[in-house]
Amino acid sequence: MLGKGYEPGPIEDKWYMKWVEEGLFKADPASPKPKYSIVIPPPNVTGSLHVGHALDNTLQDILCRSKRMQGFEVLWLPGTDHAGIATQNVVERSLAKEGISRHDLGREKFVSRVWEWKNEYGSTIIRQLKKLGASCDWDRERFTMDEGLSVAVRKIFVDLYNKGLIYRGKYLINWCPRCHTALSDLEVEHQETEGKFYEVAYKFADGSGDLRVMTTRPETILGDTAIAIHPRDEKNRHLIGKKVIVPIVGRVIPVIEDNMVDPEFGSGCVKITPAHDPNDFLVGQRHGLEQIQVIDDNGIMCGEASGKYAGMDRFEARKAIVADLEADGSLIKTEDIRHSVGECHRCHTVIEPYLSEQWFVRTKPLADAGVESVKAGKIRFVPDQWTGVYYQWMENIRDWCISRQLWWGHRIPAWYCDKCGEVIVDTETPSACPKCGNTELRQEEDVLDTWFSSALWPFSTMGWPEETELLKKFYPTSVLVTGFDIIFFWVARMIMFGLHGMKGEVPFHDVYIHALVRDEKGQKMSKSKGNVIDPLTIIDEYGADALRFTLAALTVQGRDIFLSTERIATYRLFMNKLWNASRFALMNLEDATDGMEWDENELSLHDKWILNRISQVSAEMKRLLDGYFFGEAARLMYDFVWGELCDWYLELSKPALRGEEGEARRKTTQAVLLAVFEDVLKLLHPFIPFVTEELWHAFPFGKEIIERTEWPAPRLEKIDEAVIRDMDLVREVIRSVRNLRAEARIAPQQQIPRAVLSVHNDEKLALIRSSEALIKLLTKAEKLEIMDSSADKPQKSLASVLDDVQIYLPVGDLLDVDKEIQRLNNDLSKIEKDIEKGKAKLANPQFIERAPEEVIRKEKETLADNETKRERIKENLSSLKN
RNA sequence: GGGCGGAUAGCUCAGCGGGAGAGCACCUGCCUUACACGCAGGGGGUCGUAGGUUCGAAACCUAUUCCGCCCA
Repeated sequence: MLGKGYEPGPIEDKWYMKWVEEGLFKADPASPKPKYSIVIPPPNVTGSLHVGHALDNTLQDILCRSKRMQGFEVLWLPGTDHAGIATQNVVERSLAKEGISRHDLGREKFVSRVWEWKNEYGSTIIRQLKKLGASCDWDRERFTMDEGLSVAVRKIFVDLYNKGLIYRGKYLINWCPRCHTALSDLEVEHQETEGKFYEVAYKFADGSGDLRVMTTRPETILGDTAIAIHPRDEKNRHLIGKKVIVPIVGRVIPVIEDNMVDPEFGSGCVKITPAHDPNDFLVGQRHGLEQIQVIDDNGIMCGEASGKYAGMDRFEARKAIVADLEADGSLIKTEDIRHSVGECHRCHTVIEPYLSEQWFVRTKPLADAGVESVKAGKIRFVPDQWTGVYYQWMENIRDWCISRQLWWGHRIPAWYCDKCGEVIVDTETPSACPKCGNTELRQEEDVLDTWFSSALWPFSTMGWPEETELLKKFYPTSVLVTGFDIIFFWVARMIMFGLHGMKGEVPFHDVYIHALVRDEKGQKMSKSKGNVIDPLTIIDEYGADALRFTLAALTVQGRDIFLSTERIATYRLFMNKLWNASRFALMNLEDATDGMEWDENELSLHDKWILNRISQVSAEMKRLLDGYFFGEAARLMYDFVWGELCDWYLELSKPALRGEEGEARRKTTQAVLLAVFEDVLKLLHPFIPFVTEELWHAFPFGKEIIERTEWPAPRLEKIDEAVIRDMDLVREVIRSVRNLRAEARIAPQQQIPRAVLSVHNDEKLALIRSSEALIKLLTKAEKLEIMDSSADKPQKSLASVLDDVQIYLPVGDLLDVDKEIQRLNNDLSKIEKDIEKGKAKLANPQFIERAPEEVIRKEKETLADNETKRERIKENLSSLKN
């Protein structure tokens, strides 16, 4: 027998071990069953589980578990990402504690230290996913630096290079002076920042005065090689062709024309620093300007041109230069300005545009194919609002800088021959230069952007470029579940590389994009704010099921999740409710057997009702899960179990289960109870696998692992709407009597001698007569009198009026006449308002003419019902006043 | 500057063309042999603002304000 309260702790580890032992999560490529596959968004190997992971993986787990029950061969492929910069940083920090830098170790030793670190700490997040209940096929766990994945990386790199889709060149890229590497455009975060806007005078070389330039970066003046003006700038065009002298530096530079300049902005004259500004770089290319580098890879002023500022930090140099400009009268004025400044997304150091040799992916052709596959419906975003976001980015995509000046990562498979200058790109290390035979080749030092290998994840993890059974069976994957923050970083790139590598086959059919999890105030969770909810702590305190159910229930398409421990505590109560409902059922099922059937003739109204309802719920759950409506699905189960099964069915079934209605009724009730609990546990299992598995095995039907059983089909082929309507009326009557009891302040456990009903409809009369026992049971009435509609109302009663049914609760001298009159008057004025509204509607000829017949009929019915109600309330009032 | 999302009960949110809903919080009464991690009952909202479409709008369209996010 179950314990009195639900305790998650002891059961979770037990069942998880059992599932693994049983091989429940294993995917068999040889299975004849239809496939369902998901690759996990690989968490950073340095990471530990945060609520975002918990949500992402809960949703994937719900899909996988329900699909297994629906007869699919499910592959959920897990793994981790080597996370270049992040992991290198972690290991560098631990080296720093020993007082050494990676340079002291050298590349080879450093990389082996990272591997040591990975082997020791890299499985933290995997263990945590298991605590959450994730049903991944752990035997197939992969890592983006695995040998197999490295082969895939080299293969696709060489392929793209040979097709001209990867190239190397000297360009201005985003450089993080702290991480000491190039970054892609996506890895730069733009922050609105308070800054200064300096107006600087550049004197004309011919001594004819000066022109004015606005800049936020005066330190780059040292690298200026031109002043640009828009060719149609009426005010300034006469200056084009003149020469100016760069302040401080004294270099003479030309005034040129270029369309890039916005003539409306500032003075209309723009200083051009091709080596330190992305726009200026382009202008410089167009005009063949010299690229003078004055800031180095550490953010330090450098080179001949930096003169006396050489060796200063870029921000110190800015101050010094401003002071010097001011001293020589070149600084005209300084304004405050809010402008957006690019920061490194990892360390928030201000990005320096930096001129250097890098490798790039020519993205345009790949992006075009990616857009095409979505337009053709081969890939679908859910919710579909993200499709537009995807298009917009893909259609304006820029080339992707993929080289990183790190040591931890996939080293670019390119070799340089220093004798003849040949560049060799190959999957295998070349032994000699194919052009000049030189055997002294130098491998490229740079590694690839981590996202380069992540982009191959859906097929590299399945063994590509080998044609494995796994790929044949499970590629393309069914769905990708992830957050919107990595649509560009990851989703778009997987689509591009998937289409390219897998010969036009998409990596996944659906992309389900879920929200970000925020704190209860809607703020992003962060360690510095101290508002982080740690899923492991939550699991310890409330259980993994409670966490999972909460996350699922709060998941609504297209909206962020505001999570708080209070909400988890609330859903934790639901686990207890389910536990106790099962406990109650089991107490009454001791002699029940699996597969026992109910006798159609012994089914009561509430039996039929709950069978109809569970059938509707089963069908609805299938629809909701197929449409990724996780929140609706979870809430449907919550409402059904708590609000219908527990509040009504279990209460109503008690007399039959006690044997008060005879053995046949008891047996039939047991059979219904079994059926309903069997379905409920199955439907809830994907959401809350642990508690449902534990409960499942306590029931007679619980012979094997719940997930090895079939997803419930509706119990009834056809829903009997009449049964549901009838039950609704009975519930309405019971609620009304309870309401009157509360009005009369009758204590809940106190029996009332009688309730009196007056029923004005023969069918309803029959229904109420046959449900008399139920009504008496739940209203604690000793007697239910059904009075002749022509008879006088019972004296000294509280009254309530439903459609066709009037309810009286004789309370004798307890009756507070004034209070009751007031209550009835309230009811009356409400009804009268409704009647007015209804009348006005029906008096409108256009309504009669244009509204559907069904609506008009309903409106008429409602009006008639309301009018009857009004009369009855009035009668009740007048009998009170006498 | 461009784009997206949100605004509904005190709080968090469902509903997205035909009678305003849930959970939490609040109030009242109850330990009624599944559950006080509970039961029963109750109060509370001109559905951001202004127009429009419609017989009918919280829902559809337009404008507008505020909040959040993404891109430049």
